[in-house]
Amino acid sequence: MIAKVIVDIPVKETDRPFDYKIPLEFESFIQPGMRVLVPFGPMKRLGFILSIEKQSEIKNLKAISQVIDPTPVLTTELLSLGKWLSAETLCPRLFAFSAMLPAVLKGNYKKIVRINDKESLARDYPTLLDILLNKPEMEWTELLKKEPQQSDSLNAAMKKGYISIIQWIKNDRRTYKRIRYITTALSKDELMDVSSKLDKRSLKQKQVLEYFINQESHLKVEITEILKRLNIGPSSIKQLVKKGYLVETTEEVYRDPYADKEIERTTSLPLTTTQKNALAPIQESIRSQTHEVFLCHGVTGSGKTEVYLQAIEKILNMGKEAIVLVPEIALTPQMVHRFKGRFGDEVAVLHSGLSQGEKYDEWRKVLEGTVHVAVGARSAIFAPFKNLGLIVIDEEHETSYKQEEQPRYHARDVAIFRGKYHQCPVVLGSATPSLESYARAKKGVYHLIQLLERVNQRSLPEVQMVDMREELRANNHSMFSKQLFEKLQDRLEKKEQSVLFLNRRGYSTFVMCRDCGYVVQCPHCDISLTYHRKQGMLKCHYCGHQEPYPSRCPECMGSHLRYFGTGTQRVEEELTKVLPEARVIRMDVDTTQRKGSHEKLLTAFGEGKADILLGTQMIAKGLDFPKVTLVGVLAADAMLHLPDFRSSEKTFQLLTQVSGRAGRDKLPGEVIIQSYSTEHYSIIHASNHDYQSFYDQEMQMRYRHHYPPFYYLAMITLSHTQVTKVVDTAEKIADHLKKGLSSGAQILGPTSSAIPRIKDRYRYQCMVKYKREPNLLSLLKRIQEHYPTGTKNDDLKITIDLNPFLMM
DNA sequence: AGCACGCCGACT
DNA sequence: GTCGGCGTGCTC
Repeated sequence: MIAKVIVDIPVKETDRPFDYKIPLEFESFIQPGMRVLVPFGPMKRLGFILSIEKQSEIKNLKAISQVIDPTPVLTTELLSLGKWLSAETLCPRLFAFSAMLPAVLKGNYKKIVRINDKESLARDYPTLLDILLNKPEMEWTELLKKEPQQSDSLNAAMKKGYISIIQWIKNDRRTYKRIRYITTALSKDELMDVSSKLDKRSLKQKQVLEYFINQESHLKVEITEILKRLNIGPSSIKQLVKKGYLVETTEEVYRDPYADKEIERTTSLPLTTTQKNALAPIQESIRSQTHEVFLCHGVTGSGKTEVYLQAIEKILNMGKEAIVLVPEIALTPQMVHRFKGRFGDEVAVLHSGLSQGEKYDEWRKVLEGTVHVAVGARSAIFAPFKNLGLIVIDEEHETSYKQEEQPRYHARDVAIFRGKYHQCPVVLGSATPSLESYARAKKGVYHLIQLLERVNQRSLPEVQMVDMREELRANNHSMFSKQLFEKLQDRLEKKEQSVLFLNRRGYSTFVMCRDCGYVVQCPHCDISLTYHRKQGMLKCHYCGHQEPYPSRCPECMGSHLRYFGTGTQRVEEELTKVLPEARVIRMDVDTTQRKGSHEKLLTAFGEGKADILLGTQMIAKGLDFPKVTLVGVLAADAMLHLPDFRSSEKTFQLLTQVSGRAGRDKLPGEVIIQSYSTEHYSIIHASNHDYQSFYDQEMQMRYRHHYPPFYYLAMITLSHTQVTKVVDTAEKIADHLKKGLSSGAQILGPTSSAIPRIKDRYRYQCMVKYKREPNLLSLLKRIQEHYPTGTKNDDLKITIDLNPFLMM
């Protein structure tokens, strides 16, 4: 028997199956989708079994050395999904597989020193031996770094053969949480007998026996429980176990990140007529087991989630499974509670806040079939269910569903692949659907479902626009307009809460010299440095470079340096100046770095411990605070002028979403949008809650400029340390494209990227706009093969992104 | 990725 | 004349 194996080396040269003999002892249980250890050249590597065959074309096959998994970690479906994904996104198949699995299952390769001849080593290089014995699994390069004075001895010992370097694969980093229990086979009388025979000094042991005598029955007890109860160390129990009076057992458990949270169970809410009408076609698709994509356009507060929940309920009753995707930032405790509350232990939650072990356990619950619903961010789309009945993608327009590294996939495309495979519906939900999806729905490719009224007839908040140019003319130079300031004051008096939203992108705090206009740039990237007040440092957000805030301008040596832009920190400062009595919670990358701090801040705000919540993107989504009656957007047009054809769409989506945060409960909400471009259609339509008009106008723009959804895009980005090399290659590639594609395709560029240099590498890009190019994938693949790209710093790098979301 | 093979420069 | 640089090429 032969196995076709993809070997764990993520370069295109090895991105093909290799054949291996299956040793007799593995034949009975080996299956596709299992990971194996195989010899590859001089090394041993992990690999994924694609298939098992009778024979092979290749002679002199090597044999699989080890089978790692007792059961497959990739289902047949996921194996073929991996093949499709690597073909569609032009990435090695290994990357596709890795994206589907939790991080703990990835191979961990190390080179370590093995001692061959301990005696000689002890004689000739005793200090070296000491070090090696102390740190037996130390990585070889690490060892050289930490013990540079030993490098001579190391080399000499190596030459003499006392030691050698071997490759070490921690092929299984799976960790299991185990609970240790203590129990006893003895009866109470026997225990008392034992206790009386113990040495007088064994007080602690007697205590332990006492504890068991007083137990109701011979139940097993958690060891930590006993230690805590009796306030003793583990040694006395160990003694008793050793003597055979007590028995220790261990049991493997899932780590449950939500174990210590009490979540109240909920039941289905009665649906409004609109909700019922929305649910009906989805249920029909479920019932008839046909694949269909639904676009559920529901305004904020229209009760989309309840529709999802009841569709899932139906799935569970049929014994099937469901995946629910939510954007990472919307994966708030509030959202999780809703699903846990309805389905309890049926739900696995997968998001970046979990530890590696926790993620593995949640994933394992899916694989082992102990849960039937997976709620998670983008990568949860790969949840290894075998009997999928429904996939929901909430906030469908979110750009975080597109992965920006290999494999550059969009969760929506994967969802549709899986939906077709399982013949089940895919539901895309949004208050502000992406133009691509809405256009498809209008064409009838997707089934459009509308939920255009809020439940309980609550009205959408009133939105007021403020032209900041007029504020300037009225001599108001603060970042708060008169209207916003007055309303903030008003809420403060009424003891109601406000949310202030700052879109920091495009508005970071850069440092400029007021004498000569010099802006402090990163020495490695063509981008200005961002000022971090707390540390008094300037940092580059692309390469991590940092330097102290200069006292003089590096250009003209003038001393009039000043930081510009409106970071959240600056808003906070100004807020405390103008409204000193207001209690402010600031939420941005700086204040939410630590695990759990995100949740803590939100809980504090929810409990009314602050009057104003000030934050970036992350506060725009999914928050539901009844006492918030005012939402202020400080700079609505901040990202309108980014070099991205989706900037209007993003602005519209963000404004709509932020506005939805106001007036979630009985109190009516108000929204103030400050902007320098009040006449821009995305801002006007957002303030009128008018998706349709925005869609129509934006579609005209996309049509005129040949952008999606009228055209598809493919972006090729090259980078190299030398400009000439990049430009040359980019031009050659553009030529290839022009020759290989039809006249209907447009090739733009090569031009320098929006950020022309990152980490000392120059960046050029080519964009292809096309409608139908059946040859595009194979042409791009040939280009990829033709221009060797290495991983060393001075190698050329080519990235190909189909349907890019990041235009830089 | 990691290693061998292989073809050109400064040295015992 | 050799040791060693790292440029291609292969790994079932």
